[in-house]
Amino acid sequence: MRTRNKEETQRRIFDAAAAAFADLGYSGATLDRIAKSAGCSKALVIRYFGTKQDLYRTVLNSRYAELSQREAVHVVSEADSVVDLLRGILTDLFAFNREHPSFARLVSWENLNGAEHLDPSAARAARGPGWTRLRHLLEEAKRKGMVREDVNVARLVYALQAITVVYFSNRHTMKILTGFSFESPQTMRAFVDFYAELLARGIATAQGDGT
Amino acid sequence: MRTRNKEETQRRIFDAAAAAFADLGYSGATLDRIAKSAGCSKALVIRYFGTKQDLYRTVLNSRYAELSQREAVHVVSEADSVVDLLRGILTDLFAFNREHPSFARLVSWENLNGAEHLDPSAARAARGPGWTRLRHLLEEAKRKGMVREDVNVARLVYALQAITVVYFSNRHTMKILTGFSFESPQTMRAFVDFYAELLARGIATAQGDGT
DNA sequence: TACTGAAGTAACCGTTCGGTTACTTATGGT
DNA sequence: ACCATAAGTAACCGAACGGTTACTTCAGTA
Repeated sequence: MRTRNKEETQRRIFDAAAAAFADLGYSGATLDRIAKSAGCSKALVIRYFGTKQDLYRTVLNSRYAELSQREAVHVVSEADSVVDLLRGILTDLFAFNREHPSFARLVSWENLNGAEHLDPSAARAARGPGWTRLRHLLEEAKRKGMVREDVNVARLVYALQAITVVYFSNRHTMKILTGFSFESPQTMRAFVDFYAELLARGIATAQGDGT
Repeated sequence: MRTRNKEETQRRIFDAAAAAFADLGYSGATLDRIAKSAGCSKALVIRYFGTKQDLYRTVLNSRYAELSQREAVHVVSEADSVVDLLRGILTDLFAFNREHPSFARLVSWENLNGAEHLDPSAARAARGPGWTRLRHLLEEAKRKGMVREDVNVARLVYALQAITVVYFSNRHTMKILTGFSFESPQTMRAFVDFYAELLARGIATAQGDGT
């Protein structure tokens, strides 16, 4: 038995649970396996995190909370053009997914299960302050006649998320479909730059070019 | 008990299994449930299809075979502008997913499993004739200086697929994130139109506007 | 050093899982 | 009519599931 340390043990359990849920999904992961992987007994897992559903919810929403904190960086960073902000957001989304490979898998599992475990408020928080920054820049650009009127934040965020999500959770089928290699950092960076510019040009009016 | 009919019963079992696996995934679906849904005993399921894994593989391969037979989906023959072709492809992708709701779910599960059951040649066939049409239009537009040089078919197809895939397989999280409703056909059409135009503008040079 | 509260576990419970066995029942050829 | 064969099932099995209970072991402290 290890030296007794509640927080350390809880962290081990949490990490083991996150990995197991990401790997095997909710039904596939088992408390026995999580406990064994965390190096403790199953009873301890339940004592610290409640039922299996509670544990799953904790893992999921914690990851979303991390994501929202990450996006908050953009409050400080002062992108003063739409394309810069888009590239910044995309870069962060990609970086987060790269640092947390299990996140995209959790989201996939969650969607397959109807997102029944996802805490809406926690997930909504992932819109975060970066969105308000985007909204301001967007409306300012609209006022100047640089961005089309039918463009709104939600549609833009959908595109940003779609490009990111598919990159990390559909890479196997996408590799077959497009021939892309999704492994190298260069590919990732080229992706971000290309689609940031594509989106910026895509939402621009004839006068403004989005840059 | 129904009138005895082996093939009919096997078909019922297959359909029940396909639905169950699409709904609940491999671990989530159970033989008991499949048998009950098929209106027969669990022993019969196993007698006709072997183990649970055998049954899963049978369902999966059969579905992909269906898909490869429907490769004509992407044919958009008489579009003579990039934006029309993009809109046509998007429309077809959306229609296909709408007609086969379980397809996106199976693809999600395949990606979670590393696409180990996916037959690459069958999937690649889904590029189909629409892609060569897209490639021709794209290179023609490039020659006229209407489309940027760093744009290629794969990157465009990636965007098209991303917008579609996320719409059908990540709608729960996306609804929370963007507030969109993904149910109504109007929403779907607005999606298609908006992103077709966004992409067309996004890949255009300053001279050409993609239309 | 003896006590105490918290950290941690072994063993168990009822249920359900995938899979098997022994059995019953319908059908078609003679 | 009869019966061999195939269609189909009820009941069961060991294992594993999520979760509980009763118990042990450590660390701080008065």
